[in-house]
Amino acid sequence: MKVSKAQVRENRERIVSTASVLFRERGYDGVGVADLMAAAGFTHGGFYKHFASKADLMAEAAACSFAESTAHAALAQPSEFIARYLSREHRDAPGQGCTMAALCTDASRQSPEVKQTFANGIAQQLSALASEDSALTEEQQAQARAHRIAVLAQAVGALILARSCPDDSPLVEEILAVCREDVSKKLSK
Amino acid sequence: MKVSKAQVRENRERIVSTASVLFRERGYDGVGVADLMAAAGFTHGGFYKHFASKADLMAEAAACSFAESTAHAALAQPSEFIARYLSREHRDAPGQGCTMAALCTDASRQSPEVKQTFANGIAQQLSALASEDSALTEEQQAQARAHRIAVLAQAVGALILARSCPDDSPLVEEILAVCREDVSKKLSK
DNA sequence: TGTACATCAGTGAACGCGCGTTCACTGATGTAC
DNA sequence: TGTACATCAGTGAACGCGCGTTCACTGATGTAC
Repeated sequence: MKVSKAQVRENRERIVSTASVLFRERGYDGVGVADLMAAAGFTHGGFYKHFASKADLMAEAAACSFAESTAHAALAQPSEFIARYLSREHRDAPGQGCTMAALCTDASRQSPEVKQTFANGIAQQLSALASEDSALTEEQQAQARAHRIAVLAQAVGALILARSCPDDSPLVEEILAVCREDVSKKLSK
Repeated sequence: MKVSKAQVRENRERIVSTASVLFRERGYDGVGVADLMAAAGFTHGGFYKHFASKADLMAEAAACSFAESTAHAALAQPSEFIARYLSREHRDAPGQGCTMAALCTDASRQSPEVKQTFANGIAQQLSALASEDSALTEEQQAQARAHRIAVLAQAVGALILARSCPDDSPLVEEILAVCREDVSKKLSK
């Protein structure tokens, strides 16, 4: 049953991307190695031919989904980004959405290695949100970065608060709408 | 080994308050019924004399810690509240801190019953943050509430982002400091 | 280019372990007379 | 008030189950000649 090198690489990528979705949906503790391998189309035994441990995959899956969403963020206008980020659709589909909102709390209980992946991801995300206006003084750049941090924190916080309420709670729409507007105001300044 | 009614009540309260700390520290999946009962000074078998299930206790423990922090929030000035909320100490001691920051993501993966407890807790917290200025028009009240939602989202988001970074990451202090300042500006407006 | 053999990704059974929950039992408390 | 008995919070062993991880095995791929 040996498999070609190209196939191996492809299979490994499928495991990582499957994991990145399932972890975001159900949390690190909510997805077993066997679940995950089955979802990727394999039996569980082969897992350790690709990864040293489940914790290793957590870090790699996070890095993968951070890279993905960084790419999205860099392409979009800030206002579009926020409208999509604080949408009902995003709240309802954590598996396809922001890694920070889905897994930051889980990550905070993991090893320093996993947490470092999150620090890197946050740093990446902050860079991706930066506009390319290069003619800024140092102070202006610092202000712009502070601004992005504040916006990111508010967006992440709003999303996780909205997710913690029942689907039919009026708070879901209220939190999302209020923060959409508040962040928009902030962005237009 | 039967125990007096007063003792039963006291024991039950000890289990709930122990759980509210441990859940915030390690997450719902990170604390077993046996762990929890041992931490409260009991053997695990007695658990089901007090609660129908672990999920029942999750809801009750959350309600308990929401009530506690609502009391704190109502007493403090907004500026004090934020300084404490976005402090390094709070980041480092989730077990004594905000239930939303510690458990919202965990809650979002739980049953509607648990999530309803969170919706109630968020609503409580928003009320507790309100100042008692009664001479406001309806529109002013709506604005004040929107303002509180935006502040809460940003504070929660900043805290969980800071917690997801390794203890020695410069991002920890940066995120907390930036959002402390940004929220303070918002409050003084 | 053709053949013989080593490699190693994937399989599926098995490992020990801890989980949430159940249960027969204990014995002090609370109640009925 | 005193006695006999039912109650039930707490104990600790046991339940089935799923977890992360290991391992002997398979057989197509990749390599050495």
